[in-house]
Amino acid sequence: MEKLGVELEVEGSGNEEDYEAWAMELADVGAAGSLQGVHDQVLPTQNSSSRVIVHVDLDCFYAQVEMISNPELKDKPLGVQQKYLVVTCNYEARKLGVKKLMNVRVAKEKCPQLVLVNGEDLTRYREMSYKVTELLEEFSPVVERLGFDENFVDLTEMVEKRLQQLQSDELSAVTVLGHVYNNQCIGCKTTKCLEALGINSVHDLQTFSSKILEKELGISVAQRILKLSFGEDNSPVIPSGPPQSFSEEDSFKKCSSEVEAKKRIEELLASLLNRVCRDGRKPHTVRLIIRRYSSGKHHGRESRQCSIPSHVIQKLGTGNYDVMTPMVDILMKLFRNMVNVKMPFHLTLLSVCFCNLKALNTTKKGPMDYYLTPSLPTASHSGKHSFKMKDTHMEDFPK
DNA sequence: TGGGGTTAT
DNA sequence: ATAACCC
Repeated sequence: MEKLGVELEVEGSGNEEDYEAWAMELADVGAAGSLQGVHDQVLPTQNSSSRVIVHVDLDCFYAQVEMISNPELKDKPLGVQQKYLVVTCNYEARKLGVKKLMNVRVAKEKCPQLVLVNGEDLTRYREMSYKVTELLEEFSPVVERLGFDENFVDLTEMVEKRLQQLQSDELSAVTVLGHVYNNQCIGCKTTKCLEALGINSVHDLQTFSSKILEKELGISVAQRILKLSFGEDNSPVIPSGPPQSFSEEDSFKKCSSEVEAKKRIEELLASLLNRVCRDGRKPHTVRLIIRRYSSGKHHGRESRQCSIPSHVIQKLGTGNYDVMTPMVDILMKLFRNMVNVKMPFHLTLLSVCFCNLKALNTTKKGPMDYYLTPSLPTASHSGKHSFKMKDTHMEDFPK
């Protein structure tokens, strides 16, 4: 059946261990026989194939994290600034007319008392985001992340187990409240496509020739959105697990020299190496991404990637040994591969990405690996007991 | 329009 | 390597 969503409004209380307060709210959801959503639509409980999926959407997430960090901000209109944008803001600010992704100048005009904090460094948001996900994983390991502030939790098993424990007279008293997950927005490009075809409503879509729709959008997207238009979404909740890539980016008005590019790349790289070190896994691929000026396109990004030499990979976890120099070297080669530095250039963004993460310095995948490779912990259940991979084994594998 | 992420082609 | 999608 459909994805069933419950929107949880989660607020920080301003106290020390604030995500514990969130946990209490989440715990209520998990423990209750009924799921209390913000909308009151009764859903069928008889359907044996129905699933119970909770959608947890943290409101103005960055602003909440900032208010928790500094409670003095709590009763003020607060905006989180990245470059010259207010990327999100708290409710006080919204009341006064500030909107998400509003230009800072416009926001200040609307709301001169607006307090701004810089949110370009995502570290604390990322950390809090994973704390929330780890909490949810205590209810069910099947948690899918979407961005930093949304999680889908498949509670089907848990709910079935609880229903089985109930006596039949109690069972008849159980009702499940929630609302049907109903977000249709499709995506920008697809929307444009549909408009061009004269499709402006769900009804238009459902009565449109499916053959032509498949030709225009591709069979995959066409069939998907048609099903969605009937409220049918059988897509599974896919556990996200640890991230598949780490990246850091920086945008700016102008970067036009190789020396400046190198400096910026070094900064991005330094913080990335920290993150990679703390994760414990080893990236086997690096990518450099640029955006050129004038190519006014939103997706005018170009990238070059290469695999990381194995001797550099070894050094990655160990923290100190100079991995910067060889990595900068590699990245600058990628840079010159994309940008002709003998010609004038004008960049507005640089980004470095580590991906193709592997748990250890796995060789091919031989039968011996079973004996040589320490077994990985299965998903840790509690943040308190979470197990961080160490790379102490690296020394056991010379070269 | 930021600073991230994912999957599909 | 890029495009499209999500937040």
